[in-house]
Amino acid sequence: MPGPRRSITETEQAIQQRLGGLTLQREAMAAVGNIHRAAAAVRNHLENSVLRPHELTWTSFVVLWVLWIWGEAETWSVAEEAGISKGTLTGVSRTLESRGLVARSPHPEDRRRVLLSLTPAGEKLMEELFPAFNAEEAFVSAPLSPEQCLQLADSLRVIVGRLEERGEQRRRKLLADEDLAPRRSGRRPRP
Amino acid sequence: MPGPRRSITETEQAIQQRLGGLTLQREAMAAVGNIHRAAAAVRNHLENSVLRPHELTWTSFVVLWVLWIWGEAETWSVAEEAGISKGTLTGVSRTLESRGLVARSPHPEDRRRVLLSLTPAGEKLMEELFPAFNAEEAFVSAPLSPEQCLQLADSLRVIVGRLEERGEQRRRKLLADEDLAPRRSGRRPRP
DNA sequence: GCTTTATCGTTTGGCCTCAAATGATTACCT
DNA sequence: AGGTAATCATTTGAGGCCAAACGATAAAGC
Repeated sequence: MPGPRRSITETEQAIQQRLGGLTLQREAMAAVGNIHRAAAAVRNHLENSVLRPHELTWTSFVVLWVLWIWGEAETWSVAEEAGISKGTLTGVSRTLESRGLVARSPHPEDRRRVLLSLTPAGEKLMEELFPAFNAEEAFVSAPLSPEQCLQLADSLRVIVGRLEERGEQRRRKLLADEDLAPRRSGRRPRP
Repeated sequence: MPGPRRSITETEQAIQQRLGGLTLQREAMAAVGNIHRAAAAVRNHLENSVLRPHELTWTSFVVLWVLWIWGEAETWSVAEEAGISKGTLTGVSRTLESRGLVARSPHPEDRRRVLLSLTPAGEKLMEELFPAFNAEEAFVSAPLSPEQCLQLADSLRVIVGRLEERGEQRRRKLLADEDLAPRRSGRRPRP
């Protein structure tokens, strides 16, 4: 019979043991590792509390959120802001449109582009949903003081900013002399 | 023509404006929002730098990592530790097994259970991969001092710990009188 | 004007993702 | 011992996810 699940503290101790011999950036490892643990835990909690009754996935909610914050916007920009690819956005916005939460309209000056916006139903949903969402954000961070939350947000913003500024350059440098095989998945050239 | 992508600072300013009228937990919102922005940015960077040449997805790497840290373990525990469902792990471990990185062996006392472990090739890969992975963890968090990294890891651990301890209880309370529709996706009962 | 060249959003293919159903096995109960 | 309940990994179905291919449109070059 399996024992209780391992706590995050036990996990960190096991990492220390396993890597005892290697000289590594332990602080960075702890920070980055916990970013992902926390992101997954928080996402899971929000999906299974406030989003589930509305049958919204995380990504759908984020897209609604972006449109709520920024107002009508091009798909290009919405995908960027939501942190998903434009291909993914095509599917998600189609789903939201079919549920009457998002409207799609052609760009007045460029027929290639498409503008997305919330419908009145979408606006109404966000006005109802966001306070509940924020209440859970407050729940998960309740043990931290407001100052600690801001400190946390600051440190994370520094990391995001660094990748915004130097990430691409760094990747180019790292992969400069790599001979990358084509991706396993993805569309194939026609024969 | 679309302008440059909006920075994380601009995004936070827009949120402030949009929510000017509402009374909300801004500190919690900033913290939680940035957790996800940072997680996505870091994951994207690592997938497209150290993982891509080895044709490993993020999830595959995390599973290898868990087996490397904990050694041979039951699928049950690996899924928990990797932060994925056991159904997902079935697929991922099958892929890793087909690439000769992971071995699957029956539990000596319970034929329902399965033990996973790294093959020698898997061990070798992790010994080569992990230093490179850690170097990128150091790269993304370079602007932060070691003390700030530990502070960051601490705050995130507090959030994960809170959800480990009180998350399920909270969700039960929130959904107590909700009449949840069955999930849209998922296996259907046989007719 | 006519031809590149660039840039839209969409489509495609192969994974990942979850929760519930399912079959195999084990534990419990009488 | 024999039946029921619990628990394991797997399967299933619908959707999310990305990058590259693609068709439609627009801009630039000539």
